[in-house]
Amino acid sequence: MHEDRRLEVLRAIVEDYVATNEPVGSRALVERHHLGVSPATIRNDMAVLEEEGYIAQPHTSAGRVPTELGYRLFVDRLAGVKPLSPAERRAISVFLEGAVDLDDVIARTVRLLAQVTRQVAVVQYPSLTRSAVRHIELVRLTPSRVMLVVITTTGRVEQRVVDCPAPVGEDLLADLRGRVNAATVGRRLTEVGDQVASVADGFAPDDRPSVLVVLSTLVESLVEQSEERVVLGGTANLTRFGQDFPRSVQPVLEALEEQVVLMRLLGEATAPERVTVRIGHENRLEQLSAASVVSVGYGSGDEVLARLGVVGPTRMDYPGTIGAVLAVARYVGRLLAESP
Amino acid sequence: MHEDRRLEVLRAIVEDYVATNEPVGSRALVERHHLGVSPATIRNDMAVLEEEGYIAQPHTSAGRVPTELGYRLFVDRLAGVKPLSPAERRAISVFLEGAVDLDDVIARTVRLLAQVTRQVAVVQYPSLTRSAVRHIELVRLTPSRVMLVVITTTGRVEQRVVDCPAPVGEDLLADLRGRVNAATVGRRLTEVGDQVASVADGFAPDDRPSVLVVLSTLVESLVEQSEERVVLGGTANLTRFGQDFPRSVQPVLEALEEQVVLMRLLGEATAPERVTVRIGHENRLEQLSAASVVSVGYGSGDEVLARLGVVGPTRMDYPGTIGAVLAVARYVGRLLAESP
DNA sequence: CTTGGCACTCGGGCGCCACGAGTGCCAGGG
DNA sequence: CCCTGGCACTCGTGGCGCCCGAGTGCCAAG
Repeated sequence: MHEDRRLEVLRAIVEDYVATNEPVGSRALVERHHLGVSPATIRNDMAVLEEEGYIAQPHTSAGRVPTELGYRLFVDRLAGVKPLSPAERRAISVFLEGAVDLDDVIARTVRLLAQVTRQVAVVQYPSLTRSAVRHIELVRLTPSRVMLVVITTTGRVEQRVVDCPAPVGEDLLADLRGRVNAATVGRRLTEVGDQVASVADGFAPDDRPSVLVVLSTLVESLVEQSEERVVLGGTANLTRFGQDFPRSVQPVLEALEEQVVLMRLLGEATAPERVTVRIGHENRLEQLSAASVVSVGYGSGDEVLARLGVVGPTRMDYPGTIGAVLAVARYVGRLLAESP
Repeated sequence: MHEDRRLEVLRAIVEDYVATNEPVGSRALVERHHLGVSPATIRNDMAVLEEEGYIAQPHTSAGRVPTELGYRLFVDRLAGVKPLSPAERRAISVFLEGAVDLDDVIARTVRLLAQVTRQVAVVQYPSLTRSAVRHIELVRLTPSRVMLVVITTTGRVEQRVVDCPAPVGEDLLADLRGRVNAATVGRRLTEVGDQVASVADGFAPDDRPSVLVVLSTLVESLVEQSEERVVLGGTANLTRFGQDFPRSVQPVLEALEEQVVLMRLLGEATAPERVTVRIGHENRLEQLSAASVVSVGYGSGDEVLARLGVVGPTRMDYPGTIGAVLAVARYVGRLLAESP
């Protein structure tokens, strides 16, 4: 069967086009890859590939360029995962090792990912809904003002200031602190809502209003804050692809600055180590129809806490990018599992 | 004197060039601004301005363009502060009002500033060195592991995990918590170092090692974390100026992604409400030699806590930008003064 | 000091042409 | 049945030469 050779031709076209950014012709192809046939034969194969929609020619007398369908076939059946070089691995560990807290881990990760892939990196904060309460602290700022600090098992710290209807004494606060912690520590944030509701029962009627305000703020902050945060880095790399984006890079950058867009971009959670690749129009957004997204979940152990990935032009080194994204995700996962 | 008219000509050149992005000639000048003289006269004035270094012509037969010196003179002597429109003011208050915590305030501010000025916005977190300790919390994670949480008067929360050489009991921790808070609450972070040193004296010799580790981590985190954080937004706006940056926007973006660069960019603290404008080579960085930075300090009351500003092409609407930066800084300052 | 006139300079846009890369098709050979 | 060399055709790209117009500097007159 010559099905095999046709796929080989497609692979060669993708690789050459990614490397050179120029339409690739039949002659160049036989020269650079040692397929043992003549240009004319390749031309026939190309004609078939074009008919099937995997490649296209920009102008009548130009070489071929992969279509989105072509890239899709390439990543599904032809591309492997290019492992990182030892130097890159070392760079990852050195760079991430120095992080002091969660914010720092995320900030370093996004810079690292951008640097290694030379593309735009996107990293989502570990999901609060999947993590558990490690400690809840109540601090009296003024007699009727209380600051609420929630510390999670993933090392994230959330804070809120609460205005109480009546002054709150230190004794009451200590009592409340004890009960709230007893009711919540070790529990997942998603289950905490129900647990907290009954805490108010144990208090004197006079204190109820204040207690209720604190508790409701607590629940609200746990629920609301589970709206995930996303950070972005390496946008400078976008400009390297100037002409890869037909309508300039501006709409792409604009889209990337929308938090909501970023969230959707990374996609739904999948099994760990399962890399998702979205090519061109596969991301629903018009502005990103010339871009591809490579993303993967990360977390400690089997649990996927959040996702990270990169955004680049459709014409992208998929094996290399997939390898880098995967490696960084593994490393961050390990780091989060051991540290805080 | 015709000194006056020459300045008027410079103003007109700057305004027209900012508006059109094209070298402005003598004829166009007399048409658009009603200077009551002929093009030939303007040409003479232009010749003088060119000799003095305020304007230049890109090619022999082209109109004039302001030089950095020209912009400098414009900003110093000709430009006022363009007040914002009521709609813009309303937008600012609505947008910032919804913030729930410090991170949120900063994130919203940077987006707002980018949107209003349509340029790249830079906002520095309120300086820790200038703020004071509101509360220090110690949480036992495991028998020998303690989490340290510092809450400052500016609403910032810093956290560290400490590994102690020996198990730490709840009693010891409570004792330590009390003493540390007594020694630090209300004091500026910069003075705290000395105060903390003597806290260890009050403990039993057996406990000393653990106490010392906690205290040293505390001091370290207070000192180290006073290295300020800076956030960036609106980079999409950079691409609007494509040809304003000779060597493409890439080096500019790269420079802006360096935290250290950003820090220096905003410059030293100045009196409140005092806007700093750095034009082209006035920022020391080669990569930003085609950019201007407009920045100002913000804070509560007379105290300047940090700075914010925007980065754009030298060819920039200075009065409008200065107005916007100032307005946002005032608003954020007020917000920080009342809220946490 | 201002003004109109005038000669001069150049950069940018347009049309033209030739080159060359690349293709599709076809007829012949293994 | 598939591969191959040959050949005619297409078209995008780059170089060249040309002209036009905007803008200037200078000068002599008001």
